[in-house]
Amino acid sequence: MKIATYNINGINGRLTNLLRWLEEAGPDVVCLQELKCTDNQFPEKILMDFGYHAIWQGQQSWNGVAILSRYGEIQETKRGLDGDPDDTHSRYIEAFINGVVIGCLYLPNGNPYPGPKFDYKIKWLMRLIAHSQKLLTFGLPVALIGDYNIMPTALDTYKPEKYINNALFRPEARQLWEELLKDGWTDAIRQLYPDQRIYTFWDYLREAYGRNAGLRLDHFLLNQPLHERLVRAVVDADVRGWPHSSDHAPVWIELAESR
DNA sequence: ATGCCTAATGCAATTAGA
Repeated sequence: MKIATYNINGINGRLTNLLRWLEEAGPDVVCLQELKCTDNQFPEKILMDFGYHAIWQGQQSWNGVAILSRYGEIQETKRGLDGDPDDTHSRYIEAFINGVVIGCLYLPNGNPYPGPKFDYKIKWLMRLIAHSQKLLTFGLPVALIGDYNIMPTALDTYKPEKYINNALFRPEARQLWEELLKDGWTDAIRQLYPDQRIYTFWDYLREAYGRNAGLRLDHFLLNQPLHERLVRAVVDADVRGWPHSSDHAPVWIELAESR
């Protein structure tokens, strides 16, 4: 089972890239973030023609998350996180697919720090943790996948000193990430590559991709039953070099089928 | 401190991204 995450940065503006990558990579499940489209604008038909069922939570101009699946109709289990009835951002959608609970998330960026956006990020992360603890009690395989907008350690950025006061690298966010790991979640990429510099995002500015001035922001957190099935983890970094690419690259993991 | 780039909105310039 091949599960991917891809911050597409505008699904309609980059549909050609998305379809090309879907054909070349052939993932079974895809978590998408930053759709930047309303529910009506989501390209459901085209994706169906390419063999993918979809569920999505759109929003005008910003945010927006979706899950694509080649396993047929998708059983949605949740949309949005509990804990803030005034939260209007489309950032979380969850489904039960092929025996796995898959949460697709787009964590708030949180810049500038300090400020209300950073406070929103931290609160959102605490709401995610509360929900993740509930998921752990079910005894099912669970993956929390998406753009976390967190660099967990100095290994996850080309220049840590530049990011000291950046919301992506602030201790407040990284400590909450550590709390997730303490609860029993495994960072799939770091599990397989503990010492390597691996990036999933390269800024559009100053030829960041050409200089490999990247950040690791897109993560797979796996609970114990799923962690045992982890076979591979790959960043399709070349996709970031395609014309009109998103500033993120697709990332995917391969899971052994359950016995 | 700002621009460098890109998208959406909407048709100029702003907001947001990370």
